[in-house]
Amino acid sequence: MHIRGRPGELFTAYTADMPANADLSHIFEQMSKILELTGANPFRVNAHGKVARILADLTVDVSQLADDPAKLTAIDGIGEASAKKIVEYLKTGRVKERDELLKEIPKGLLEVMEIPGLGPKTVKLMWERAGVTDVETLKAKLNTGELAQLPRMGTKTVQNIKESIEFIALSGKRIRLGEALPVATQIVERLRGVKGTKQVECAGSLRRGKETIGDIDILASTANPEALSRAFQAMAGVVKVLAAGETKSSVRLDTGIQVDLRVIDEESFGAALMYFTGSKQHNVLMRERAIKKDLRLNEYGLFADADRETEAPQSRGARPVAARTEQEVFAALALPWVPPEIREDRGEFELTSTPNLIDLSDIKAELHAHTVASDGKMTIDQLALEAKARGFHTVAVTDHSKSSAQANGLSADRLRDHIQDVREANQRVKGITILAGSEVDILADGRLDYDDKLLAELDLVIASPHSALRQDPTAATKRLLKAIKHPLVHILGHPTGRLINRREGLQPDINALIEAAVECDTALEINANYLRLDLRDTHIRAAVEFGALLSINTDAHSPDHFDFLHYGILTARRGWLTADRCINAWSRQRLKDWLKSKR
DNA sequence: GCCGTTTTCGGCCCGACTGTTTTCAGTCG
Repeated sequence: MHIRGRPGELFTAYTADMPANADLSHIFEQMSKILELTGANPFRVNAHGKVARILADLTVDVSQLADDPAKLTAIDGIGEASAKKIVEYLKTGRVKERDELLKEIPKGLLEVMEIPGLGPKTVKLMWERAGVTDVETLKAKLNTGELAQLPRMGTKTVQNIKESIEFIALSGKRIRLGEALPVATQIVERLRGVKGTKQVECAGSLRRGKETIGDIDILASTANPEALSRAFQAMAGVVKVLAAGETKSSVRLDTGIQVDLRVIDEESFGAALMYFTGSKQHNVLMRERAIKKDLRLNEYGLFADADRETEAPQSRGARPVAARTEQEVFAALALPWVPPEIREDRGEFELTSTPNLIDLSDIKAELHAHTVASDGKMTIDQLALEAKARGFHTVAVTDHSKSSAQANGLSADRLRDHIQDVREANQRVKGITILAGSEVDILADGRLDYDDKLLAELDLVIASPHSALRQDPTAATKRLLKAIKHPLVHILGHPTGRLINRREGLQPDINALIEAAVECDTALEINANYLRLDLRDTHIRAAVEFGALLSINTDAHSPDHFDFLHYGILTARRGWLTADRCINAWSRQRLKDWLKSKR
C-alpha cells in the first residue's frame, strides 16, 4: 500500500476520519468475522480483514477514488471483488453480500466472538449445538451446565469463559500509551533485578509506540528461567495468572492490564525481539520475504531451511543464519534496520537505509506551555527553569485566550500585562529564551480570539480548537483552514481536539489542512500529551510526505508534563518525522528567524 | 479474496499454551 501523488489525489494512504472509510472498514471487518464463523476459506477471511485495515488506515477519502476502480485495485490488498463492493457501497449505501452474510448468523454471535478465548470454532459449536445466539444466552447456558455437554468443553473452559465475560465487562478498552509505558518500565526494571537475568526488553505495540496498546509484552533472557517466571507471577498487582509455561507466562494486573513474559535464549534474542515487536502484518511480510530467499524466519532466528514440511529447524538443532540481534536478521534479508515505530507495513520494506527519525535529544524548544496566568501550575520563571533544565534553548509562554473561560483564559488587557511579565522574565532568567506567546482559541467559525493588533505583539501564536468539537467535517475543515492561513499564526495546535478513548474530536479533511500548511508555512502541532497525541501518527505521515512543518509540544501545565515529550516523539517517529522538519529541533536562530517571518 | 523477477492457478506465516484429549484442536499474538 504505497502510492504517491499530490494531496487530495492518490497518495500514501494512511488513516483517516472520513466517515465512508470508517463505515466501509467496519463492513469489511464484519464480513470477515461472519465468514470466519461460517467456516469460509481462511484466506478469504483474512483478505476481508486486510481490506478493513487498509480502509481504516487510508488518509484520502475513499469516495474520491471510487470514480475509477483501477485506483482502488492499485492499492495492495484490494482486488477486483473488494473494489466492486466499495463502489457498490458508495453508490447505494449497502453491500449486498454483507446483508446476505448477516442473515446467516444471529447478530449477537459477533459479540460472543469478542470474548477472549472464544474463537470461531467454539462459537459455532455453541450456536449450532446449544443454541447460543448472544452473550446473554451464553451466560444463561454457562450457569445451567448445558454447555459442558459439548465436545472439548470441560469445567475449566466453562470457568474461563465466565471470567472472560466478567473481564470484558470491566475493562474493554485499550490502554493509553502514557498509562502503559510507566507500568511496563517498572516491570522491566524489576525483572532486571532478578538473579540470573541477562536481558529484559519491552516488545509489542508498546515498543512500536502505538497510541493505545492491548497488553504489555516483555522479553527476557536468563540463566534461571524458573526464578524469573516465579518473580514475574509474584509481582505486586498480579490478580490472575493466565498462563505459566516454560517460555511464556501471562498475568493480569489489578488495573486490568495483561502482561506477557517470554523467556528467550540469548542467542535468539534479536529474532525474538523482532518477532514479538510486530506488527503482525510487518512480521508476515518479513517471513514471506525470508521464504522468497529460501529462508525460514521464526522467533528463534532466520534459518537456511525453507522446507516447511519438516520439523522446525531450531528443534533439529540447526544453526540460524542470523538471530542474536535485530540488525543481523534485517541485514540477512537485505533490509536496513527498521525502527520499531515504523514496522507497520506502511512502506518500510522500500527503505534502502535506516531513516534518521527524530529523537528525544533533538528537541531544543518547548513552544506550548501554560503558567498560573491561565490554568497552569508554574510561574513564568518556574516554566523557564524547567525548560532550561531539560536542555532547551527556547520556551514559549502560551496561556489560554479569553474564550477558554474554564481555563481562566486571558482577556486582552491581561494578555498585554502578561506579555510585559514575560519580557521581564526573559531579562531575568539567563540561559534560555522566553517567548511571549498565546494559545489562541479558534472560534467555531474560524475567527481567532484576539484581534490582529494584539496577536502581532506576540512572538508566537498557536491557534487551537477548544470548543465546538462536534461540528461537521466540512465546517471543521473551513474553520481550521482559516486559522492555518491567518498570517499571524505560527502553529495549529492539537488540530482535531480529540481525546483518546474519550472524545472523537473534529474530523477535518486532513490533506486540505496539510496543503494549506505547506503553502502558508504554518506548522502543525503534534501535541505530546498522551491523552491527545494530536496530530496522530498517520496524519503526521501525510504531513511529512508533503513537506509540512511540524511542532512537537508537551502543552505543559506542570513541570512533570515535560515528560510527555517522549510520547510525542514516539508518535512523530511513527509518522516518519525527521528532525529537519520539526521546528522544535531547530537552532535558536533558525527558529527565531522563522517566527519573525510571520511578523 | 489476493497475488505473480520461475506462477492467471495454486499457493497463502509460525509457534506456544491450554484443556481436552490419549495425540490434538482451538486460540492467540
